Amino acid sequence: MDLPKKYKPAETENRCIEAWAKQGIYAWDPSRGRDETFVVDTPPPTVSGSLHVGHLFSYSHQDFVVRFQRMLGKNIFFPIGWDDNGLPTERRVQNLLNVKCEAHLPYDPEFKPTRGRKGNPTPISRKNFVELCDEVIVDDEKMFKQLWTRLGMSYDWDQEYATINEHCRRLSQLSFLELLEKGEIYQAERPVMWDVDFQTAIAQAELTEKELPGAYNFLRFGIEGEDDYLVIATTRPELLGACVAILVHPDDERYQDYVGKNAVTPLFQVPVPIMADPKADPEKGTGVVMVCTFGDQTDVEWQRAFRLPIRQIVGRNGHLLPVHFVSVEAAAANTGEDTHVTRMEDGREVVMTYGPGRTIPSLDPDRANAVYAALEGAYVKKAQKRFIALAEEAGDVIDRPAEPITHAVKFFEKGDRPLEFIPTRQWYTKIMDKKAALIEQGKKINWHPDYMVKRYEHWVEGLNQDWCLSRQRYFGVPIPLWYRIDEHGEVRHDKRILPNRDRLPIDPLSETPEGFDESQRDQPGGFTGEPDVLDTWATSSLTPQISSRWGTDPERHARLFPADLRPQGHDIIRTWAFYTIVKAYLHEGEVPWHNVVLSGWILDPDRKKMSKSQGNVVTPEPLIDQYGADSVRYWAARARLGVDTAYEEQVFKVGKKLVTKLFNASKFAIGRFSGVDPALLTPDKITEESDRAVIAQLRPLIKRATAAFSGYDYAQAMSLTEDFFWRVLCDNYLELAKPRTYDEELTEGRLSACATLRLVHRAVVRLFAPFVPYITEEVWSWVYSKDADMQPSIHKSPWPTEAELAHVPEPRFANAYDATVAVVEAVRKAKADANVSMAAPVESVKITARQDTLDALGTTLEDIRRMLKIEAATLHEGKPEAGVVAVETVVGQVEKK
RNA sequence: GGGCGUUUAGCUCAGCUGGUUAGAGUGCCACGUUGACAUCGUGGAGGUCACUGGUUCGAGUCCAGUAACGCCCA
Repeated sequence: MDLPKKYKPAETENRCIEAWAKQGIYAWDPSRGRDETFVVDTPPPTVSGSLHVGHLFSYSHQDFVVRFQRMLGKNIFFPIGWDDNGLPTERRVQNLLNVKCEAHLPYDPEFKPTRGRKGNPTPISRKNFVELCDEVIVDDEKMFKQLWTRLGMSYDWDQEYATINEHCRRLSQLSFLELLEKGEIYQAERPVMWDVDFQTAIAQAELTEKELPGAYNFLRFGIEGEDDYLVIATTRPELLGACVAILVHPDDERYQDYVGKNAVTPLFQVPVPIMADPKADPEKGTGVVMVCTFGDQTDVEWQRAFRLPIRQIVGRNGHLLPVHFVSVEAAAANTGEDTHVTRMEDGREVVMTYGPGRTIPSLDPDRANAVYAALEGAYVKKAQKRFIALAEEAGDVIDRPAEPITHAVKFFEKGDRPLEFIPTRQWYTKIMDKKAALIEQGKKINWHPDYMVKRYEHWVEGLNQDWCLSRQRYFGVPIPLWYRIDEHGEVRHDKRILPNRDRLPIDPLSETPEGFDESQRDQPGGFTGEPDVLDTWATSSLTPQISSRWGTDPERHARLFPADLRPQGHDIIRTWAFYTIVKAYLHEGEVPWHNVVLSGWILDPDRKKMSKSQGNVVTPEPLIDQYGADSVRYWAARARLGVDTAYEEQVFKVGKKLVTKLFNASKFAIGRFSGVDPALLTPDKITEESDRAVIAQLRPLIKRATAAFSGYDYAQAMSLTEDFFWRVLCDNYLELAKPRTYDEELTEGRLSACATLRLVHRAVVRLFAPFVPYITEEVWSWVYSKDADMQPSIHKSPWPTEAELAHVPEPRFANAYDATVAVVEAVRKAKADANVSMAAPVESVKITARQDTLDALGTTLEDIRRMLKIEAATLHEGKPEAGVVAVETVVGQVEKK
């Protein structure tokens, strides 16, 4: 057999990629039953995000498990998609093409963007913008597909999907309509977490907190009708105009006399009630807190609890809105027009007292309006500076110097500026009423590692709001409905027009509801389209159903849902895992999958998370170029599930070393037996004790690796295999068996060695196959691909079992292997101490050991002798001081160079 | 402040239900190329298993507490 001298990973990779695709070995077979099918629900990567080695890492983990299951004979359903829907794509288009979407602009069919153009972004219509998004993702997806293919991911590319494609839009809309019908989705107008740059609502899962410097400003509030004042501490003095109440702790003796009275805000002179509530922390600031609607989450809660008025002064862009201060009497007279009622999460109805007039009662409206004029239109941060300047100027407002502090400020995870709470109309999915049930669902799933279920449970327990579903964005799945417009031209949000389900997906902004004409759009008596799109998670949470084709192909859905496995990173338990569990529960009362495996993160060498913003990202392609895909996968396989791993390039080198060793050892092993007719190399020919001893070592390896892999512990499976390969096979057995394979005659000993080499090697290569699919496929193709009991591809061949070794008897002495290796090591040490080559001859070896060890050694001594070139080896009964043998070695006379 | 996780050789990490003298790789040192492999082989040095206390005949492993680091939530 003529085998290449050196291993060239790239050549093998290309050849395999082509062959695998041509033979369709990763294709799902729809004709096979559910019980023999292994269904995987992979989270589609965000294609517009930056690619880094972390991707290679966690996606490799899924592939290990899948390849193992495939070798167990399972019919694998392993789809992959691209998450292109949503903000990251919008942002990428904006940056790449320097455009911005302005929804009111008309569509320009001639518009052509230019890459990398400098200057102000070109405003374009929504339709043009979405078209650009659609174009950009095509390239991104191509790149990803190429990368996954090179990495050796065994996806079934026939199942490829993208979260913005027609099928996914249809399913997302179908899900929305079904849950709306079930009463699980509702619309409400109330304060919502709002990103002022993206100008969209966000959900709790997208929230992050940053520790930022701030300051307590101490402001004096007057007491109505008295010559007294209270000092409040606030980090957001610019919101004073929206102050609706003052709160103190009920047990705080300092302030008990004030409760029930009215305070008067400084500068604006607005009377506000002083109330008691245990949530007011006496330790914080002065123990007196002002409630502004809405500065933060507690303001939202207090507003609701005390039915306080809403005074919205922060606009959707984070700049202060125009408001008008009027006399207390005038304000009392016009409550009507500013008031409406909305339903909150807990089912209560709440009076919203703001409206077009935005009027606020003041004891001194002229002064209040003059002060506010200086703030109006400014971004909150700037308004804060101006306010403080005004307060300082006024003289009697600031009680004492500001006190710098560090506090947690809420941000949209993808945002750059702090969130605001803005009352807007949004769609919600009810989850607050299902916490207990959702925790139960989580417990029905096997989490690997199991402690990860705790993270899920804690997340669910900590939920404090329903899932805000709507986003004020462009590139997303449209919320599929319209509203009636009454004869006065008012949009009636309570009069919804739903599309027929067979029309989905629809875009209500460009399509007309049944029974209407396009000319009636936005006209009195006509209709208007819902302008919002769905949260991307509303689509991403459906990946199991997207692949199973829930709602469109019930038969297929029945055989693919729930899935067996969801692999993902532990950082997206609160998003991807959580929302997917929610949807499966809401639709079918089911769990979406039976197992979840959680990968850790890749950290940079300083143990920081790799991220683009930190500038510590390592790009994947050069690594594959340099080390080969198998080496990269080896690196991934070394990390256990759930454990974060520091990036260390050294490990790629180790992986490459393993691949090279696998190549060389395989070439050698196969070379030793390929001269013999394979029909002769049967288990019954394995007659030598050394050979049976190594097979006795292989049995527990197969057992343990299989058990580890079955429990999703691929890292353990590989480590065991690697250890056997290197230590047992290469370091010892190959050397021990080698002399016999060089017998000129086809002796029993040679036959036994050859049969053993074939049996052991054929098993070990398969044990490695899930991890290093290229080199193992290469080696497989040299001989085993033609074996009658195997398959042409190693990846479709059966996983090794102990049953394959059943026809080989156990060695006569259970300690034969250990005793043999003990002698070998001792003699090697003697050679090393004598500074001679391992191939140097040895004059004599005197082995002292207990009788049971000597019995075992008697059966392998000839192999040891030939392996180490020992002239005379003698066995003596005795008790070695340490270990199982004592060896006295006389190394032959060697001439010094 | 609460929860979860981590802490073992210079570095990166294994050590299953407690059981001889705690392992691997890497790095370091020495030696070695006439029958697979110098992108190599062989050998060596290198550890108070974070700390304190407890359970036990016996603890890296189990229990309690402490500390440092990381993540999540207030």
